[in-house]
Amino acid sequence: MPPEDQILQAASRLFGYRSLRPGQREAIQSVLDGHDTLAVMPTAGGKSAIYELSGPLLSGPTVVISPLIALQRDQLATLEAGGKMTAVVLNSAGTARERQHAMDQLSLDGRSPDFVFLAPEQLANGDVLHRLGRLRPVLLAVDEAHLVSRWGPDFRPDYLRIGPALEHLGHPVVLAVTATAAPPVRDEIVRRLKMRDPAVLVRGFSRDNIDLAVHGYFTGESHKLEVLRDDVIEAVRGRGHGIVYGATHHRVETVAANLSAHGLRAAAYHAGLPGTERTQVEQQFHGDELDVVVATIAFGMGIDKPDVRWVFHADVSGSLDEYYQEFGRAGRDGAPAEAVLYFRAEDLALPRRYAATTGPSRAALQAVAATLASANSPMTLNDVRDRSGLSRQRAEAAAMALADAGRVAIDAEGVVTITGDMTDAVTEADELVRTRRVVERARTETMEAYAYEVGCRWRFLLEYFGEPAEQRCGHCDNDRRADAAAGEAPGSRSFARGSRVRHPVFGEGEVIGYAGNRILVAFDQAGYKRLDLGLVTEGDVLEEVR
DNA sequence: CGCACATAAGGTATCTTATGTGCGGTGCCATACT
Repeated sequence: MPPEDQILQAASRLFGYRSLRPGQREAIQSVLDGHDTLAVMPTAGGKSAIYELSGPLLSGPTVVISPLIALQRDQLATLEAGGKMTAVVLNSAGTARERQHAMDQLSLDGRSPDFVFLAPEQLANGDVLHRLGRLRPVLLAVDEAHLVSRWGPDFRPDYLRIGPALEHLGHPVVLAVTATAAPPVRDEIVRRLKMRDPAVLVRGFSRDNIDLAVHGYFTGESHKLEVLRDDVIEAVRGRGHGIVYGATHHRVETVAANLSAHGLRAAAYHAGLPGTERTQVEQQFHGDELDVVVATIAFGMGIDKPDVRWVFHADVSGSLDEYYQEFGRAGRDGAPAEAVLYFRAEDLALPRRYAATTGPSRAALQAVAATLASANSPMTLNDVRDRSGLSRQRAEAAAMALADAGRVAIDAEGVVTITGDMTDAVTEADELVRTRRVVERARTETMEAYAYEVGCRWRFLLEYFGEPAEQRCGHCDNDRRADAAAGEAPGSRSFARGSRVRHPVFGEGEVIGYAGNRILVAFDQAGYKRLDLGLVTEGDVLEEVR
């Protein structure tokens, strides 16, 4: 039997899948051939199917690193629904008894679970690591693998433990899957996960049903929010429900309240809310009981509603990768959808600040280096944390940075050994951290460049992700503007940029430009206004002033 | 990084300009309490 049929048969037998998408099939084949594999698949969906099938076909247990307990639960439920596979989740969510039961499952003689789901933090537990090692997993799957690069260097340093843990697990095949990763991020995933001669499979980033636009002519913050509010109301009435992304808790609360006050079913969502409330919002959104969720980046992973019709960004994302992932939650059903960025240059301050402070501070590096140097023998990360007086997060991030600089080694059990010259270790590590900050800053500039892009936005995006693109997509604001300018009937757009116009209500002003089907005018008295081009020209509302 | 806000200074307006301070996103886990 050809291996491809073998894959399909397993898919059908184990999970009831009728068919596989090409990307899934290739990735599974790559893993079965024994290659470490990085699968970057924005559109295919069913990324989890790749490891769900690969593990059983390799005839052994699979360890899955998954960032959120909620995701682990979902994946467990999917597997158990099939009825053919056994799976265990290992996290801090349940009772001590439940956890003990899960641990016992790992050690049952001859009856290993097919899948073990855990967050990277679990790898810091020696007992867990030991039992995982005894499982002799055939596959280590890292879900949402871009987080290795995104969260590893500071927010969740345990993401950097995955690579060192491999040896302990007996070097299973490594499979990393993610929906977004620009080429530099791919390289970092490969390096951090110690992937050997990896197969990197990248599937199409293009989403033909999503229309892109940037609105960027605002007199100030409040003006931007007014325009956004009006657009949301129009979008809800005309097209359906959507998501507004905002940069801060406060922003999200304000916008949600404003939309509610205008009669929409709107809810705020961010990590500062109680868990019960967050769950409720998720359920209401999925149950079509909300028109709009106004959220920070906390709203994302695991949100898989197919008929989100639009995603509006009240603030810029930290990078184009993040922006792509966020707006990509629109139109998963393939029906027309819309992604609009409401851009003010000032909004870049926040991502820039995050970029400028990412990674451990020099003081933290100093504290950890001093702690290590003062000990006569290797010490564990826990000892480092306690003796340096730093938080677990800071102590670990600093230790990992010293390891990046090649001055210490951290093994799977968290034992830190000095391996290099410590005299300039802090300076060297700090230098690497600073380099990283420069890279992070450059990532914010990709977002900025997208906002200011005057050519085809999809082409810009696709080229950023290293994918060949058509010159024009025909479904972004810039292409539409170019089409309108080239093919317009005489008189349908009679106002050149910079020309003076008069409006019966707003008075005289200057034409700034066009965005989508709107004309943007800076009125001398009334300020910036965006007017519907159709209405303005058909009704002769605007007239040119000579 | 840069905005919003508070306070201080300058010099006599009850008000502008300068300077200082706080603040802002993601989630594991363990531990100590009701």
